[in-house]
Amino acid sequence: MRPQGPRNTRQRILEAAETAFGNEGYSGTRLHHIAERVGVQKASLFHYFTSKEHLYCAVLDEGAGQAEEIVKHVLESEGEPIDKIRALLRVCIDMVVTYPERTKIQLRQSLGDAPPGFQPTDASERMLCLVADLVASDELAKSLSPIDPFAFVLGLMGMVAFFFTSGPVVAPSWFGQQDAASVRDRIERHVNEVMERCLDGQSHAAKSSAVL
Amino acid sequence: MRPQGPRNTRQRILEAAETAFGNEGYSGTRLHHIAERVGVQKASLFHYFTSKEHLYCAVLDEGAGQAEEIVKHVLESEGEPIDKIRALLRVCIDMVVTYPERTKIQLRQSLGDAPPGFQPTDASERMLCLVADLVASDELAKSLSPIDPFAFVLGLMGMVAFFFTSGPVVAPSWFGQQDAASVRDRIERHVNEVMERCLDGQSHAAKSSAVL
DNA sequence: GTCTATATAGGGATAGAC
DNA sequence: GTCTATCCCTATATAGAC
Repeated sequence: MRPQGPRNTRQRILEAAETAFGNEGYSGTRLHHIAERVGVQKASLFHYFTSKEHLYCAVLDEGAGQAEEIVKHVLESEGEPIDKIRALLRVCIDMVVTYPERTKIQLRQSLGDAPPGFQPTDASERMLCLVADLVASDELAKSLSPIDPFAFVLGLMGMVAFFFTSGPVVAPSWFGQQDAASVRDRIERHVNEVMERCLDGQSHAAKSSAVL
Repeated sequence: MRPQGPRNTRQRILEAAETAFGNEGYSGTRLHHIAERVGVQKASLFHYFTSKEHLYCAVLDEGAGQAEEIVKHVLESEGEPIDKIRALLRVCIDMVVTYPERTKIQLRQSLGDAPPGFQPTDASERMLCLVADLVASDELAKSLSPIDPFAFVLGLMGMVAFFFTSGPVVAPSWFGQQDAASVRDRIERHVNEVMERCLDGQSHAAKSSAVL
């Protein structure tokens, strides 16, 4: 999935930066480390990017572009809405598993981790809306009953991101001594099950309101 | 809910630090800012805490202690398991809403944001296990069918944390021009509904496996 | 396009007066 | 217990040779 073959220095810097920003955060990332990993001197980075902030933004753009492409591809494909939803969950998990650091960057950013003068785009929100619109389409809306389509999408996405990035740290024993493939499989099955139960569950408003 | 009344300097430093570490991350936090917010000089912080790392750990301990207390209180109360689960979800949301920065710190930490030599405790995992054990109790296990109790708890927790901390940044328009109370209400209803549908949904293994 | 060397700033931490 | 002043290190960024 990840692009292979010989990459130019710029590309290798971008990849090293993605790893660093994801694992260390924006402030925690040292350009020195990025240069080290690429195998060049720190000063060389400034030949490709004018500043740390510029590098950060370039990493972000790269990721956002790919994500948008993939989601649109699914949305524009042939098929029933319900199948598209299932496919979207799958590609979402694919993205998170293939680019864990990228996911971490996005999570960090949503916690406020970004360069001082950084302006977040509404690209991710527009994508969320597209998916939410699909969920709200006639057929699905019936089975969803009173669940807010947008909250449904946002919540599942958050759950997926949390499982793969935070999960291993919060609950190492559960993820434990297993290979990445079977961990992914377990999580994927679980999230799928949650989604399906949400999708064709009847309203439990009676129970829910009894709780309040 | 938040302790009121006159607080000593130490306490005010801890609170300011919690805010800073949550919003800026460990590396992004400047001791200068914390001192500023408290209204003392930077050097004064070192009278109470020997280092930035020490301060960070103190903030963490404070939060972990309170959380453990609250969860244990619910677990040891009288009542049906199902009602305890509902109560736990409620207190979890309470915690996140009351101490958003504390939640952010925990999320950040699970992404790898911590002092260089920091050793995470397994306190949160032990708590998760206690709750998962409750979910796995005879009565509940039946209705849960093939859902992994631990994944169930972990996933819901992640969803709640994500909704309140990342949600407003990722999807500002959805949280939009509403007061905090109604936003909380919407999210709480949604997560409750998801939980209920998971709890009494039948297995959809047939459907799920068709997806794979 | 990559290097060495250096400028500049900012932040954590300490010393010591009050 | 709080302050002022300062040390020391590290990190971003620049200059200029090759």
